Amino acid sequence: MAGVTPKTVSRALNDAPHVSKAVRQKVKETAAELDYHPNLAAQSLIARRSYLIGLTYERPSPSYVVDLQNGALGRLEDGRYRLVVLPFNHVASRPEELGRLLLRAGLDGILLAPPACDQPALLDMLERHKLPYGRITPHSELDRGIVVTMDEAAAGQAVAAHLLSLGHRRIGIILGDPSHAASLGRMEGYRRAFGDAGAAIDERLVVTGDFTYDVGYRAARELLAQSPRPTAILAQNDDMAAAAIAAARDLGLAVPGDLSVAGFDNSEVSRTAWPQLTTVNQPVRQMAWDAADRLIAALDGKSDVSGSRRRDHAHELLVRASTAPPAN
Amino acid sequence: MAGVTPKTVSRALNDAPHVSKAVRQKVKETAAELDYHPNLAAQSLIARRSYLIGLTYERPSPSYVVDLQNGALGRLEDGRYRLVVLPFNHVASRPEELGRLLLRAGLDGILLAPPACDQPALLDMLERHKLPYGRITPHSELDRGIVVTMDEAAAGQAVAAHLLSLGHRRIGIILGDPSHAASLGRMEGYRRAFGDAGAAIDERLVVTGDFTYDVGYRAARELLAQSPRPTAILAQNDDMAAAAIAAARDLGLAVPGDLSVAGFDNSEVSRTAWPQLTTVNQPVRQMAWDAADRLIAALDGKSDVSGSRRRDHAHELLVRASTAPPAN
DNA sequence: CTATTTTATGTCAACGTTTACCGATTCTCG
DNA sequence: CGAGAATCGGTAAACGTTGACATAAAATAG
Repeated sequence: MAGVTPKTVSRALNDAPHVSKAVRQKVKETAAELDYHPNLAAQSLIARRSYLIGLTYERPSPSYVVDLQNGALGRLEDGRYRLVVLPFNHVASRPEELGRLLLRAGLDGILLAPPACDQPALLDMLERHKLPYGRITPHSELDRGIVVTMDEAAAGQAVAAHLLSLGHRRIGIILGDPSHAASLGRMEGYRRAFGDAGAAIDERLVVTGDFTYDVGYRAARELLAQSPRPTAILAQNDDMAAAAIAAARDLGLAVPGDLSVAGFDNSEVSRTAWPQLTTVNQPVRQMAWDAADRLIAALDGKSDVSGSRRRDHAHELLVRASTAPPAN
Repeated sequence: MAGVTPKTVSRALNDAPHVSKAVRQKVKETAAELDYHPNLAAQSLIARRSYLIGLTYERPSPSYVVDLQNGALGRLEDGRYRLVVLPFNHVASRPEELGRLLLRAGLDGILLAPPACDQPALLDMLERHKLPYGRITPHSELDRGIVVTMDEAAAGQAVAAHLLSLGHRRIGIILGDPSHAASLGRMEGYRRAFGDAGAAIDERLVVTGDFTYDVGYRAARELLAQSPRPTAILAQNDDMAAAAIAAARDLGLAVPGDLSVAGFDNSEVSRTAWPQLTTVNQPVRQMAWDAADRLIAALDGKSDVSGSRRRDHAHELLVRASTAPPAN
């Protein structure tokens, strides 16, 4: 920028006062021409901000991850903030390690998906270092930080009630990773639905998976090997439900004729599977958007304006082709 | 850090000389205790590095995106570099806009997935601003930047040859988004296979999709409405192949009995679909890892050591349950 | 046409680190 | 024990930007 001090350039580009129209115009033109952009490191240094938002999650299904990212990115679209992805496995066993990773990453704020959002040790650490965080569908300590939730129990109750209302009573349940709070909440909802229907959960028909297809397949095989065989399977996510369908098919069972299967999440698999899965829509995208929105509001000092810190999003039961009344 | 100059702290933590063992030890202990980390903005400012790597792609299937990310993240695991995700739609129509976005993001380097990796205008811009880039499976200008490829044509040839060898001749083809170079390369492979088999591609049986399930479904319906009906469908990715299966089913056609379907990518859908899809494995994770590896080597000034700039990864034909000889 | 305000431009310092350099202390060896 | 080398600690400057403040120029008022 010839003949102009950096200060003036700064003022011109930032639409600060005390710059003549002519100079501002010229500076902007020249900047555009040279594709000049102020050095972010220098801006960060002085503003004490990195304009980086982190997103942490733990090897869940691709569609969940992408929804999460796209939701957050949708809010960041103006380009002022950037999204850094920080997947991390086995948080439960080493929360401080994730904490150090996050602190070292130089973020302005962090979005925590399950199960990281439910690690008190991690939250302690973030608070100690004054790193703002948003929690997406946490299960415990709902008064800490920015919280965006869906009522997992209500959703679980809805899908279980659907199977019960069709007449199923011998219902196998494939749990997700027990360290994910969602797993507990959904199970809680199942229990309520059974209670409401005057039915009881047979603990022998409850097996633990980890939200993955492969483990879900083995769990389904285990359930279907029992006698009397369950007439329906409630899987805690769609990947495991798809696996249950595959297991049924490999045993020569028709879905939903011989076995009804319900999933959870309304992920892509639930639509590409055959028959299409009855599932529950979890508005992941919207929740991630909302969490990012409120995190940024907090970073910009507008948190008080936006009101309460917690926000609930509604679930939606999607009855599709994988569930029907039991055969007998 | 009481009683010690910042300089000494810096030296101690960076294992630089001129610090006594005692002081270094003490500094390190105190730093660990306070979870102190050097300010990244300040380090970036002086080092003229942000330690941020960008990853750009365009709304492809979730599993592709996640493989891409995980591949790159696998290489970044030491935590020195961080990954910023920058999805961008319709690059073809506005490459300079993406260029500006990338330049403004303050990255040290950028990984480009299709179709961004094939935009000469974008590459020009990045080179003009000396922003190093790695290209994952580009189709054109293979001598620019760091290039990681799979021979799409060879892979396309393999899957087409498979159908031809089963005896299919009326083969419908569902193309992907024509702006993705992969689409062209795969088609080229199909042509070669047809040529080798002494067969001809019937252009009326070639329809254009965009790699998405929904458009794939409509394309499949269009193909299956023709008479004589094709006995097989080659879809350029698994999502569209899954859609083709659904379309066949909705018309009462058995797969693979009445219609064989082959996909591309070995994505999650290809395994959760039923019947499981015959497809081609594209080692996305490894390619992303490799691209990140070589990009970082270049950033660290070690690019000459690693040798050639281009690298090919092998495809793998996965014959599963969705293909069989034609009925008649 | 001067006094006063408004507007435009420039200077200095600061953000937190690292590099380059310098002085002081301790060590080594003749 | 003294000369040189190695080690340790510190100071000044720089990275590129912006905020606080000062000064110069232009516009306005009296």
